[in-house]
Amino acid sequence: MKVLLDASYSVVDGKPTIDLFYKPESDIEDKQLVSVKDFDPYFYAIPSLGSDADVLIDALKEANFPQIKKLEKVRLIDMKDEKDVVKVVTLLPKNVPEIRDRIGDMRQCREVREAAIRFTQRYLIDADLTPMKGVADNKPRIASFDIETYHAGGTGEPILMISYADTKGLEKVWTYKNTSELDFVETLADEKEMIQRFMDTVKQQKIDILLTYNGDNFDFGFIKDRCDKYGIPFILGADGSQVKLERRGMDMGARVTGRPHVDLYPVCRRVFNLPRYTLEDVYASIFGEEKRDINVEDIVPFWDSGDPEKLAILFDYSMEDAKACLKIGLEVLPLEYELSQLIGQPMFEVSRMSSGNKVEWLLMRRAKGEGLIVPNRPDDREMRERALGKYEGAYVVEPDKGIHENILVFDFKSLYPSIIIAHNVDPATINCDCCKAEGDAWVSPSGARFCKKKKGFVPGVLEDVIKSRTRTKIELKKLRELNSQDKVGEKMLDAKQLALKILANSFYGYMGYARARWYSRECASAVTAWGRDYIKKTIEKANAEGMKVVYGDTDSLLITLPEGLDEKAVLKRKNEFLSRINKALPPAMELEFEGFYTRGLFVTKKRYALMDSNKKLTVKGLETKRRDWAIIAKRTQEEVLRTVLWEKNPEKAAEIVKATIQDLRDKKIPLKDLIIHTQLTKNLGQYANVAPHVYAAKKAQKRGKTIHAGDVIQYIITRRGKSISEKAEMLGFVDENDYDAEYYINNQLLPAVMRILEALGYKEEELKGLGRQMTLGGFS
DNA sequence: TACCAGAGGAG
DNA sequence: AAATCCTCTGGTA
Repeated sequence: MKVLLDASYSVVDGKPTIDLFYKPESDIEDKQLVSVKDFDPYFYAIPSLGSDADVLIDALKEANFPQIKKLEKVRLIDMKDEKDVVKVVTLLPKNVPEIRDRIGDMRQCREVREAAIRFTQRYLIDADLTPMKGVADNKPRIASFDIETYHAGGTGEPILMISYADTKGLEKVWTYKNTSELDFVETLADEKEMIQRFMDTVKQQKIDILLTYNGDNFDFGFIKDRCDKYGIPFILGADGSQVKLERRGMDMGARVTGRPHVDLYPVCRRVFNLPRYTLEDVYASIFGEEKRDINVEDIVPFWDSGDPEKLAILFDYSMEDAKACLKIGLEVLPLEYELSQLIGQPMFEVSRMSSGNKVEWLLMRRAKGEGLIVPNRPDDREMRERALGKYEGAYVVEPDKGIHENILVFDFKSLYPSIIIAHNVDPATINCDCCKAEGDAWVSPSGARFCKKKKGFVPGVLEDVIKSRTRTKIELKKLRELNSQDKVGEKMLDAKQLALKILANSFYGYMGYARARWYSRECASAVTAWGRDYIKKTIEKANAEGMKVVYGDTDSLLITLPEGLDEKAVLKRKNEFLSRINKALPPAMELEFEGFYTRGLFVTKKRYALMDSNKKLTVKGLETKRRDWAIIAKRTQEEVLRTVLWEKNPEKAAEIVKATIQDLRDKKIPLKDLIIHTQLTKNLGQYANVAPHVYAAKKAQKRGKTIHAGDVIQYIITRRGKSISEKAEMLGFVDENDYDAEYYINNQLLPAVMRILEALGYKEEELKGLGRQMTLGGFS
């Protein structure tokens, strides 16, 4: 089956034309272009209350807009009401923004709808076309590239080399100065020829998907500037078109027509949870091996030296970058393929889409199928008003602090999605006219009423997503049980169920999101109200059965049973509890058994650790899990947790801490274990308080380092300065051993480990006093 | 010492 | 540019 990779439109002979780019089944053929000329742009005009569709049509005819091709009366459903609206068909896509406001302002028109949907995206919905469908059996030809540039602080500096790797096995570094003998390096006459070679190769290799790492904000723009300098077009499009650099909010997006460009940097930021997102960090976290890296400051001197060995290092590094980018792409693309299919939009858009927009595009596509008219996005005033409307969220149980043994963990399976489905929570069916009598509607603890007679649109779509995920998981399980060699098939199914899970979990947040078309604070607040209700009632039942709820958060319950039960009795109690709870729940909802833990330590809400019988440690919220704490504190805290939870040996834990304190004082700890990662969430000038990471970044900026909002600052606390902020220095400006041992002892190590030891009844002085007093023989 | 801004995690 | 709940640090008055 051929795969729809991308869509675009152009105006040919004054007529809008949709171009569809397909990858054919054969790998040796280039893309197929299908042009569609019979689709016209349109939007809807809703008649005023005192008016109707016919009157509005007459008024529109009277107004005689030259842009209008056709006016049609169509019957559609607008939230609760079915009504006649006017479909305004225009000659060209640009006509829509030209006339929508003027029509919306007409006396006979209440408002216009669906007038801010891009023409190509509109077409994919209306034609019911699904990008990336069939990709499991017809793999795209993927290429990645990366550039190295001459950066000595000047402007208009050149590209030194372009590295390239594709799934056909071609690996190249193109340059124009080479004394090395590396076989993958090809030397061109000059920079312009090098760029030309790159563009030609993408075309010759018939590449379907282009990958970069931060290409949106760096590589594409840089190459474009160099092309402009040489007066050559930057052509990469499958239709021979130039790369389009688009503004997307704060950032840029580099669009390549027909060969979707996926920038893996924003994708990885969404998919992985890491302290930093450099190519090297992401590579190491996925593949568990270090990728060769180079000091960026070496690039210019190495290049200028002309030394064969130094140039070879640059080429090697550059080649590794392109290869790593391709390898990461092969890992994360399956999820993007599936999201693209599910949402029904091209990969260029989907790979850059927020979760809110993902849900919205799915809803918009389904709305078309069900004859619904899409609500508008709120204007700024409306949006701000919505954002002010706060509502109550989840319930968190105050933990019974300290150590507990034999902990059973239960949680509600997809709590919020299941509530939305079970109680038909929908912005259109809320407070419906058909369920006014008592007992006719689902009534949430927040007081909102939801229709029992007609399934709502939003819960309907969500139910389909959940059902699809259930089917996918069954398929995946079957495939795995067959012990098949179809690892690609497994990967695609796993990506599919994950894509469906991501989407399902976004529905609740979407309804409470101020920019949402299907916004409903009442719905979002009804969902959390039911959530609190279900968890609290479950806690009551557990207590009534003689079990003790040690902790719980939103949808989970951590309980202990009375002491002295054998394994069989525990199992029996567990199953009885589950079936009793589930019998009382609506069919869409389910309480599940998550697992059994031999021991657990509870510090505060959202901060605890569990240990299972396989010695597997699960930590939540504690410093170990946070990127804004130094490794030395995190690692020691984890060691303490293991020692306390597994070996039940607090004295040994204390010894570990004391040894680490000594190592810090003796300057035996390497700098890399002392780095603190903190993100700059705004520009340096916008901070009210100068926190350590801000101060460190400011100093680094003064010394010539480029700093942006969004950067993750890596810093060390040194001995130079008075306040902690003054002592903070970015990595790269600190020598080994140039750290403030007392800071790391008192503000990093001790707080992290004392959190644990204090929960066991130890005092900080006992640790500092080298433990003579530490006589507790375990814990009780 | 009390309070605030800011960050990052849980679910 | 999905929601709220929650803890904790370092700066500031």
